[in-house]
Amino acid sequence: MSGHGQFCPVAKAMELLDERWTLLVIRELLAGSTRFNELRRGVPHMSPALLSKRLEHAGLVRKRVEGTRTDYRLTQAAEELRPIVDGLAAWGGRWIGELGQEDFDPHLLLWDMRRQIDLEAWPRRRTVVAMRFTDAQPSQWWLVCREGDLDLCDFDPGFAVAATVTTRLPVMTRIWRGGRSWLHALRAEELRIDGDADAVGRVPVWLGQAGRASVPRPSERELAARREPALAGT
Amino acid sequence: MSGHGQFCPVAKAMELLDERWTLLVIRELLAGSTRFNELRRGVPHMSPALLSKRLEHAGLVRKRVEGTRTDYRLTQAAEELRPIVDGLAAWGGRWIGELGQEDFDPHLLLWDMRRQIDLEAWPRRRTVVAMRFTDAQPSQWWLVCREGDLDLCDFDPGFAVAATVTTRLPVMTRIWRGGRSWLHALRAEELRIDGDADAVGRVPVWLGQAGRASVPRPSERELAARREPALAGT
DNA sequence: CTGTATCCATGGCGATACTG
DNA sequence: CAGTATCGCCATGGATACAG
Repeated sequence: MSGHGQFCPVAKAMELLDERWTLLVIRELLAGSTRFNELRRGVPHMSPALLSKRLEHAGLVRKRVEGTRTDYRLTQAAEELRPIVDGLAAWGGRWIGELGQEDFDPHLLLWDMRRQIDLEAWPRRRTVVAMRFTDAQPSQWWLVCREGDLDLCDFDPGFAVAATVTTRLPVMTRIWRGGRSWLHALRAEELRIDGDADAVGRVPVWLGQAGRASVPRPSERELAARREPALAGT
Repeated sequence: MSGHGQFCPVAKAMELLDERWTLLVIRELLAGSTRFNELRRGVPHMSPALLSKRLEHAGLVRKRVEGTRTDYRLTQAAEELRPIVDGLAAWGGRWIGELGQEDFDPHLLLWDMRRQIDLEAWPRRRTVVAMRFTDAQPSQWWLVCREGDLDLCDFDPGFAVAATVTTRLPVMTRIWRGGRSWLHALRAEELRIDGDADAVGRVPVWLGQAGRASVPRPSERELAARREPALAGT
């Protein structure tokens, strides 16, 4: 039997959602990706065959062929998973602090930054922020803001760079996830920002943190409680 | 690699939660079960070996040995999964209407009813409601309310029965899940209630529906939309 | 760009029996 | 009551190559 043999709605829901990768594909679609290769980029360790299979979930994803192109969109049912995915993100950010070496990936990090960075605070004129990782390849990245759009390059686009962030990939990843603040990292000299005097101070505001990073981490008190049973009668 | 190779908090959360059965065990613990065999009863198709393994998840479950007995409690981290489990229940009840033959189980149904039924509306004196399934074994069950406690028997406890519900197991299951109302089932003669005149009318109130059954089912309009992509720009 | 096809290894999990 | 122990399968999914 592949199911759980239960009428419980949680059981029925998980029969659809507990397969490996499924919820990550949904996360990508919720974030706005619609193309096959766009999805691959968001879930790079998933094989294309498997992605294709996951995209067949009728009732969750609807495929639409437009001439030579194809796009995938969430159905209403899957759209209503948004609060659950957000809840999982908040929970994961709060309680799964530890990242393994295999979780760090400059492509994914920059790709996610490009997608989520809010350009409101950026200057109107073209502005380039470079990022340099001392411990990852590719090590050089350029975020190019122009006319309300943010482009990402892994080659020098040739424009003047307003500021350069130099750090290790895990540091930048933790900052982006919200597990560490720009200020703390700067103070601890885990990170440097060089460039125009006025830009340097604004980089933390420009880049910010992931939208889902705003969940308070557990306090020391709570972290201790994690190792103990929850109090009864909550 | 067993993980997802991503720093995304959803990915990290799912590395813990997407294993088969895990969230159902958590659901049982959230519902108040603490004993190994109590958990087995709530997840009967899971092998004891696997249950034992799932109960080892440090950070989610805390084991406490008290002499010859053992009990399991959720940690604070797992307790904070409650809104997510509730959300999944609501989503599953709303969008996964169809149940397979293998999802029906009189033990699970009555066990869940005994656990969730609210005794507020019941009489103070001892009251017995019998349930008889025409298509499932065991077919006879007795719910015995006495002094604020509800007992469940699969043998005749010998007390006077106030009312007897006779129906097929899928009908009662759907009513309990909220996919069908008592009134509709009675009108369609999918279900009969016999017994004392005053008790008969109150049985639907006494038994009610599962606490998580209160999510409105999708309208016909919504069900149609499920088959179409969600509107853009929601 | 959007997938299919094929092969193969692995380990998760089911089934069953047994123990203190 | 509260688990271990053991065995073996087969489906899941990883890897790679290829195609319309």
